Amino acid sequence: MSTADDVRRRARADMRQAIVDAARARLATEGPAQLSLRAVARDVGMVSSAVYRYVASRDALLTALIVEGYDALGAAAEDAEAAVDDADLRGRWHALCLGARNWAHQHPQEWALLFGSPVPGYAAPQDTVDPAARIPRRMVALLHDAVAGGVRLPERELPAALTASIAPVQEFFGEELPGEAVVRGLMAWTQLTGAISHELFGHRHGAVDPHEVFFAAEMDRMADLVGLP
Amino acid sequence: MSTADDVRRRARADMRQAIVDAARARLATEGPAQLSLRAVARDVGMVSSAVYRYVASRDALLTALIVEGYDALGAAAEDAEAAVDDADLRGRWHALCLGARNWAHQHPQEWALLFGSPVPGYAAPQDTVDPAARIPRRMVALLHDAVAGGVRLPERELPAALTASIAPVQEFFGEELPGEAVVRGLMAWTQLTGAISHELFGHRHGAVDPHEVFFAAEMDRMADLVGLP
DNA sequence: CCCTACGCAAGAGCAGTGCTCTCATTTGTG
DNA sequence: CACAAATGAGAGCACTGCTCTTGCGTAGGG
Repeated sequence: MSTADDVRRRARADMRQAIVDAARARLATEGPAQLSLRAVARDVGMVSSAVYRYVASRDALLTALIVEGYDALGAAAEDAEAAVDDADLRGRWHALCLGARNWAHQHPQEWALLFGSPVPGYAAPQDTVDPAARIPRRMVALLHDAVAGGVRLPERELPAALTASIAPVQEFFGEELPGEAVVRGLMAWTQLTGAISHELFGHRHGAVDPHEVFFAAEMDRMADLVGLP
Repeated sequence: MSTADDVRRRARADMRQAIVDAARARLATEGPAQLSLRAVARDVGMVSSAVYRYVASRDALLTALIVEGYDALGAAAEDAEAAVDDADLRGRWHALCLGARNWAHQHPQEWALLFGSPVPGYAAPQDTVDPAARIPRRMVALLHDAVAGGVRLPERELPAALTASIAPVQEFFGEELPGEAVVRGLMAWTQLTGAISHELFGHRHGAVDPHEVFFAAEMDRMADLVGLP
């Protein structure tokens, strides 16, 4: 009610944010599994039991990092795409993908937190689905722009079961895209995260080198697949 | 030297295997991060310090599970493929991919161990690279059979940098496949693992349902991409 | 046949973890 | 000023990975 209440609430939020920030800082050097609540407590000059006033549990802390991580990743990719001429669809596509990859390489542990093995109790709260969809949403917007520009996206008669299976994502984005384009768009999103994870998690060690040129080629072929000119 | 030495060595190996088996059994219900060496020690009726006679560390135990996991996954996929008529290239492709997916759904925690965030040390020992390549190797064999059957795999002039970047994998498999086919094959392997991880880690929750029909469609398009008839 | 040496398992112990509880202190308001 | 809520500290529990020391049983050599 009073402004003092606001001040209090603000201070609380600031303290909580300081804790989350300290946790993210630690995440730069150690993996999610190593992240210790007691250590971040020491970093912010508190005793472990005190941070429980601001964060319900270690998992809650990780969840907060996940939400912020998705947001940071999405913002980085969007910024990269925004730097390209709107009419250059393929250029935007590459910028978006490379923006995501660059962010991932700069924040490998955060990427692992987002796309690695889910944390034990991970019951993907609703808070995460929207920030997690930022890049896919940009992909959809790109396809939308392509259609508006006269590009014919790939079409194909789909089995009813397949059409039904992608109904949720069709509804989520509320775009009028051909089913085949949706299928390929989802594949592109999968390829993007899969490629970055393979790079970061070492699955391409001894197979591809240097990684970046292959990644670009990969995303170029996905651009072909989704029908970008 | 003596047979007694052999007996001893055998007993040692058996004991070690019992420990690894117990660990894998635990992995069926709890995630890799939760796997506690003390708990598996209790499972095999030992005290924690005793298992250190057989396993150097918790990480070593996880590494053993990783190697066996890659092997089990590869065997499952290969068995599925072997059940299909040799001449049915696309059928073999689908069987291989679905075999991998089925194994993953039956052993989600082991999949997370293989393709989720790498364990802290991330020092992928040489022991893992060969079993890890089982499925990719089958994919290469499939493409080889296609060529032998008169199929023309996709070809394309590649930039020198791209050709150079895939040189390691070209050499590893020692097959005479066109560069473009290698690029697309690597993409297919990435798509396969990415799709399964997205399913298991919940990244397709609320986007695709049911998952299986979409997965099949996805792998079908990858078969198109690599040039299977 | 005894005695030694070795492999093995057990126990105690260290440093660390997540989390809960109680207690004191601070802080802002009636 | 007094009261009450919010806050931080400390102790403590059960657990972890890992090390070190101790006792035990068996196999091999003298």
